[in-house]
Amino acid sequence: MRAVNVSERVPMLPNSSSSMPPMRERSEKARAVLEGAFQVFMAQGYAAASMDRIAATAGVSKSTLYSNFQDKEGLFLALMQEMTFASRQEAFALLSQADLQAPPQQVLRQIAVCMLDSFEQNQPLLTLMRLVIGESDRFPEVAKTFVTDITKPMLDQLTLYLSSQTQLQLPDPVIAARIFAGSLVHYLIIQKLLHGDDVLPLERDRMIDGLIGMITAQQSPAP
Amino acid sequence: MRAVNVSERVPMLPNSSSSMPPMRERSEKARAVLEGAFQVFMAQGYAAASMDRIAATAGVSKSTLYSNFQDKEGLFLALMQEMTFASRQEAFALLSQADLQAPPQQVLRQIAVCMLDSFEQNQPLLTLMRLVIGESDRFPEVAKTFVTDITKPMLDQLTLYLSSQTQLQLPDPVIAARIFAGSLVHYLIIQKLLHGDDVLPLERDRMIDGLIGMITAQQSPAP
DNA sequence: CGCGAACCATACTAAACGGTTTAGTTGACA
DNA sequence: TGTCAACTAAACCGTTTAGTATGGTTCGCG
Repeated sequence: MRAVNVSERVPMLPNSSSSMPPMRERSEKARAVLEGAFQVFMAQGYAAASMDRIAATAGVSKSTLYSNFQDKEGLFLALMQEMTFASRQEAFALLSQADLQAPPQQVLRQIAVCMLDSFEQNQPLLTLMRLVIGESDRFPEVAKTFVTDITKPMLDQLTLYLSSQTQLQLPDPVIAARIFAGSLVHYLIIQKLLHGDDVLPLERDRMIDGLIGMITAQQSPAP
Repeated sequence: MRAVNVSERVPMLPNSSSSMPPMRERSEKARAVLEGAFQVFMAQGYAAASMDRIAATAGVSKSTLYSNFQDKEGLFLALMQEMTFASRQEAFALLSQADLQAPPQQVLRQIAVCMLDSFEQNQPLLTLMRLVIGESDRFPEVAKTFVTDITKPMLDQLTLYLSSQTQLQLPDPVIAARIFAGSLVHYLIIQKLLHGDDVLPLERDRMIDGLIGMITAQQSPAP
């Protein structure tokens, strides 16, 4: 361990809930390694990525790489933990950005737009999803962490909000939340990950409108 | 090419629409190679799979492998084409197995059960989906083929049926089909691919019931 | 019988892989 | 000034990779 100056960079948040992941108290080099690992792993996948390329991309020697992480698998796991944790706040901020006093149609639209923006603009999140799915067989813990830290909080928030809107008369808010999030995520997978925009074009606003219309149409017989 | 006896195995369907994929007119060895490639690629992914292991699994020499396929990428593309084509009929048979005269709730339940069964029992289809998503960056054509040959036909059929059920008064059947299929596929991804059954348990019947209830509740004010 | 095609096992090449080791450099601290 | 930990580039190890080459065996067909 290098002696670390107190003035270097204080995390300022002690870990959100002081749980498992040893977050930002990594050495400067270790963070550089993770940055390089991010680029290479995301672009090439786990098996195709080489430690040499990661070291080169990180601007770091291979020795440093192995002094900060046990091996290739350890580096990959650390990166995935880091990325999943970094994306947690986006999942948690879904409702906090919406004006909850507005009518449900408006709130749901804000949430949907926020979700699609998180995935569309933030390419890392989309790439992370592809990697998590693609490697879910060899790294089941990574997949579970993703579900626990990102999918579940998102669904829980949605369920909570939908439950609170009693005038929607949703018979099963848990399922409604699944339908809402699932339809949007599936839309993203088809259009963005699988390049379906060419063969199955579908404008984002039409998807959002239709989805909200279906969820809010549970009780209203249409005037 | 080996001289092939007419009595060997006739495809019996000349290619469904005589399109691109050169189907079953492969030599016996080539089919063995594809079978081995299927096992190894599905278990290890593209980069981690080795041609030696594929040859061994297929019970075939490496020479045979390279005499039937140009290189690793060519073998992978051929396999993906073959698998996607083989899964087409499952996607096309969605409506043909349902009793279209029954009330929509019943038909939609049959379709949903049929879909989930296709993916749950038929592990290959689920594995194919993971592979297609995982390699969608390095093999975009594979992803596009998947969408064109599996996703699009499925959605088209659903849209057609939903449009025909005018009493459902769906404002946008295209979107309704997306919601229906998307919710189910997302359910499969979370529960089966990402091993979410532990952390986010959700029984399949509850999902189906809720989904059908939401789609068929467009106009009925509940008695 | 003999031709030729398809197959087999084996061994090879050149390169890349994960991981280790070596020798040498830097900079903070006592 | 001397020490020590962290770093560097580079070589190295044994293994594995994709792909090719060789030589021998089987088998249908004329």
